[in-house]
Amino acid sequence: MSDVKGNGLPSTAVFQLGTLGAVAESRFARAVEGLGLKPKHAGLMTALAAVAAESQQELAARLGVAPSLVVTLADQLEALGAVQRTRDVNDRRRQVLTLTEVGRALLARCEAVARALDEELLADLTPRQRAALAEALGVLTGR
Amino acid sequence: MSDVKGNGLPSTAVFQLGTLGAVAESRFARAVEGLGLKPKHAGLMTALAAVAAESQQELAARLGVAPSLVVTLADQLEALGAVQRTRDVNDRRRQVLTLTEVGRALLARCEAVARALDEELLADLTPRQRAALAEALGVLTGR
DNA sequence: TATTGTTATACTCTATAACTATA
DNA sequence: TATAGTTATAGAGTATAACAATA
Repeated sequence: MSDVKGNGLPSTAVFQLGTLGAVAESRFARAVEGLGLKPKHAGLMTALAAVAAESQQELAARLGVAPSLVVTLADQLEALGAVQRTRDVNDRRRQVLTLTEVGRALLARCEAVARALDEELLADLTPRQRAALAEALGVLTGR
Repeated sequence: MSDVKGNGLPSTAVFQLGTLGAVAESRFARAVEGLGLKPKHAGLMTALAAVAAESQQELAARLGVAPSLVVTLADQLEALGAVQRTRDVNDRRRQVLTLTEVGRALLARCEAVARALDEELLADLTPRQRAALAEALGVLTGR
């Protein structure tokens, strides 16, 4: 009979979350690459879905990435028609980023893909375990 | 009152696991960099802790990375005295990788670091939620 | 002069391909 | 000829720093 907590690094949450996170990301990446997207694009669109970004720098701060990366991601999303850049009339230095209808549709497809992957990923869990996991993850991601 | 499952991509397990995994990895990386290690080094040592690798290629397959990456990681770990390369006497092409005492000590410190991070990371969870999370993660990582 | 967005550059990580030694 | 390890090279991804436009 083994200890509940187990022993060794692999029994820690950081290690397990790191491992599972890498698996989750790579599967998600493969699933959305047909849409011309990478996980970061989905992340940016998600951040934009709630509220349009007042500026790209504000968005960069929200996402915790370098402003130059937002430029690159926004360029690619704009090419897909998923986001729209419009100059702020009050401060013409600023680009207001807005999610377009095309962007919302893409994001919806990302969500569908993610729900399908959830089924695969969580297949070995009982309904009770799934609910408990969802609850814990919800707390940890602040929802 | 909101739906239990929530809506949108951020409510999926893949998205949440991906996000949390990235946070977990970067915190762990920062915490062990003083030891001269990166997360992959810890992963390699962990793989070696149970059983010594018959060959570097076998280990690469086990970890799901390119053989050349194992060379690099093993070089760095060997420089730290954490692993030992010994030629297989039956097949002198093969390098048998073994975790040294130094390596075991390093791995133990990684585990201590990870447990401390677990406390931080899971601080907002009730004991019941923690136990449920540990159970679910255990199933998902196959332990 | 300070700030926003952009562009240029560099660095990290990792994989693929070429090479050496052994089988 | 095939395989293990190594080395060389290349690509993706992202950050830092220089630059242009606007304030």
